[in-house]
Amino acid sequence: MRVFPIPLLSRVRGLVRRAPTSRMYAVPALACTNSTISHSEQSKEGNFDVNSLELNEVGFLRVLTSMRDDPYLALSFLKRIEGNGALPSVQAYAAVIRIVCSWSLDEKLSHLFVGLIRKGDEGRGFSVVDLLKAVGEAEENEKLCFLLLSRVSSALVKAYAKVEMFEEAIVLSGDREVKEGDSQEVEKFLSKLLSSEMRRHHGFEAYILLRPLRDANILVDESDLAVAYRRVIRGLCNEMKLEEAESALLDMEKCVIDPDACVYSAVIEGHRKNMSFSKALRFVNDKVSQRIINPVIASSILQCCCQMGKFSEAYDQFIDFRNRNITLDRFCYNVAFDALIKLGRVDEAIELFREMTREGIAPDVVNYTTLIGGCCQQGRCEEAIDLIIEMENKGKPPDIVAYNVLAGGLARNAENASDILSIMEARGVKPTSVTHNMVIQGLIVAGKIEEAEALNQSLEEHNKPGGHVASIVKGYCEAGRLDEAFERFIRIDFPLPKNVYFTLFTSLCCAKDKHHIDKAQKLLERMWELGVEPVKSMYGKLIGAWCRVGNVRKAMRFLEVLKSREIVPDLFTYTIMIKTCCRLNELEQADALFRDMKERGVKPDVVTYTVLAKNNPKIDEDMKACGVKPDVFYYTTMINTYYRLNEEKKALAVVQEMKRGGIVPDVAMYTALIDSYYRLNNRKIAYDTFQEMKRRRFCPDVVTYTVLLNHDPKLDLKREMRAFGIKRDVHYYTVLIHHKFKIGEVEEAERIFHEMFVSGVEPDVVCYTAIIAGFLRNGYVPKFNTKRRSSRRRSKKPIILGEVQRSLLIS
DNA sequence: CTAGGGTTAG
Repeated sequence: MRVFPIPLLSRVRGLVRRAPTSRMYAVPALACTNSTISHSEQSKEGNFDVNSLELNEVGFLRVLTSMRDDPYLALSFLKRIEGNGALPSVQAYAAVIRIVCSWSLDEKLSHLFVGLIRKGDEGRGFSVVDLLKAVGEAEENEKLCFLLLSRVSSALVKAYAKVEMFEEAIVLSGDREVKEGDSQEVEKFLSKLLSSEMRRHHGFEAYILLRPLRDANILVDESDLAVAYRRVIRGLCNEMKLEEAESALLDMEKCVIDPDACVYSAVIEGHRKNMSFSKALRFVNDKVSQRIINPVIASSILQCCCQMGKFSEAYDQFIDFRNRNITLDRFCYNVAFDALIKLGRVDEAIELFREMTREGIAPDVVNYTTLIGGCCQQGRCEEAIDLIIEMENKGKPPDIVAYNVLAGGLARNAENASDILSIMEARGVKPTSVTHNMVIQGLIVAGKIEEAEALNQSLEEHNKPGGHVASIVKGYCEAGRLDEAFERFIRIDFPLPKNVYFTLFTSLCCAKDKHHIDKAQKLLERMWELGVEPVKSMYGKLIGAWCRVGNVRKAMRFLEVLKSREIVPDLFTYTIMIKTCCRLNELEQADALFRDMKERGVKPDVVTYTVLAKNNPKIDEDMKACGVKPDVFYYTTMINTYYRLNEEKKALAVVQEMKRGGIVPDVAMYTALIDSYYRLNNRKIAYDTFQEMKRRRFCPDVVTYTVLLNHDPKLDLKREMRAFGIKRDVHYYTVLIHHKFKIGEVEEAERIFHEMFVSGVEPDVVCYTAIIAGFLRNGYVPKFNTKRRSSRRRSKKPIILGEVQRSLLIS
């Protein structure tokens, strides 16, 4: 039996309500107190009072500390205080935990945590993380602290797991023994931790728990830790917290636990779903050993390629997998056929499909459907129908999707699709509105307007009115018949689904002609009339479209309309407006917009400042004052601007500032610097900079070489460009042609012009101007074969020549 | 409904 210093104990005696429950570890001094004090009596006595407990915190902790040799006593003491309904402080719990821990009473510790977890943050008045921190803080020795926290974490893991079990036990009405196994508990705990409702709260705890566990090798065995990590990583991936997932993966590797294929594929798929395809592929390159690649990972890789639009790379990759005898399943094959189809190589797609079958992989309905779509796309409708028949024969009856693809495909190829509809009915697959939509849209694309309208009419009687107008409009858009799409659309006096507006609107905004943009605006106004709230991005798109065609006045007028409707344009919209004003040298206008956006609470970001810095490097002060951080793009502009203004010193100061800020230059920055040095006649420095960028493993791009060629045409960079795989573009050719004319090599200039043509690079106004000027300079009268280009482009030609003539007159 | 920024040419 222990003796307590009486003065300290008297401070807490009022907290005790009941006699001790544990006979073995009874506390005499506490046991003899009155166990039936009511709340009012306590208050009268002044003994029980939460405030007085707070005041007595120090003493209270000293009592606990004095119990450090008797963990059971400390526990029952704590329990009694809790039993009273008081809220012991986080420090009090931490003190008890340290005592229990130092006696290695893991079970007791877990039990204590179970109680704490059930109370919840509210009931406790502090979070579990706070508690862990408090436990750790008291131990100054780092190593001991780690061990302590490891043990505590381990107990906490078990406690969480037990709480889970408890809930489950209730659900199962107790008729089944809950199996007690650590690994299951841990797994359950972690999966719960990472489940969405708890994630905000416990995601961090998962880390606090996992790290010390790993470092002290506390978890019962490797497989538990592996399971825990896999859970964490997969959970994080599901929540799209990929950076955290990757850092957990690094941790895992440090523990020398091999992540399995599931972990890798979770990360890859996470990136892919996030549309970060190149990140996904880089991850594969950096982390995933080739031998671990399974069909799941392989199909993710292939799909990433396809989603990036790199179909031929996807197919090559597939072939590579196959050559390396990596197991491929029907998902992988499906992506591969699809890639071939997108490349228009339908024959090869069909061959691959047959190969898959020979390999013993039975095609599923999806595989067939992909191929049917491919056949239809190439106008090979009979083969598509043959595939449907094959499906039936092979006992894989086509589903609604397969039929829809076929029906839509037939309609698109001006084949009779209505037969398919009746075949579907006969096979017991009822056409849905999706089927009708696909057929109607297909008919429009095929130019069968009347037929589409007739089908729509006949369906309208059964369905809601105008049900398929959306497909008609989309069909027109797809066929590039924007005016007809608009005419058909504007007749409709009831709201359509938003995506129809969006499709038409986007097509109209992307068009070259101004009258299409006018129509896009009318469409927006029509939405307002019909009470359909446009998606916010549409406003910015429209303004962007007006800016693109250089009609700032229209853009400004629309901005006024928005103002009258109390719609605040967003950051993008303002930035694009300001950029256009700057481009057209309407600097006051740009400034007015800049002030307006600030007044209306739209905070400019580094992009906005970059746009402004092109004309006004002084904006820098304002940017810094607003706390906006510069980046490489911004610095490139600044440096360029200063060099243009012949303020070399200021430009160099910016370079210094950038270095201090730890901003790493990139290719464009180096290129800008090289160009600037040449302009200032620092030829040596310019060339040295070029060498330096290569030394630092920045691969020069076509712009860099254009700059070099422009300033130093004697440099022979052909081989280097080829080695880097850099393709010449219009700018590069223009400079090259210009140079050849200049040194009188007219034939060479012509040869290069021809080369440009055959390599599919389109000359533009500047290029033509250089050529015409070159010919004139060398005493030739230029002759152009206007028949050379395809009929579709012919309409553009007079415009270009007109502009060339104009610019020649100017120069 | 990923819309906006930097470097190059006559």
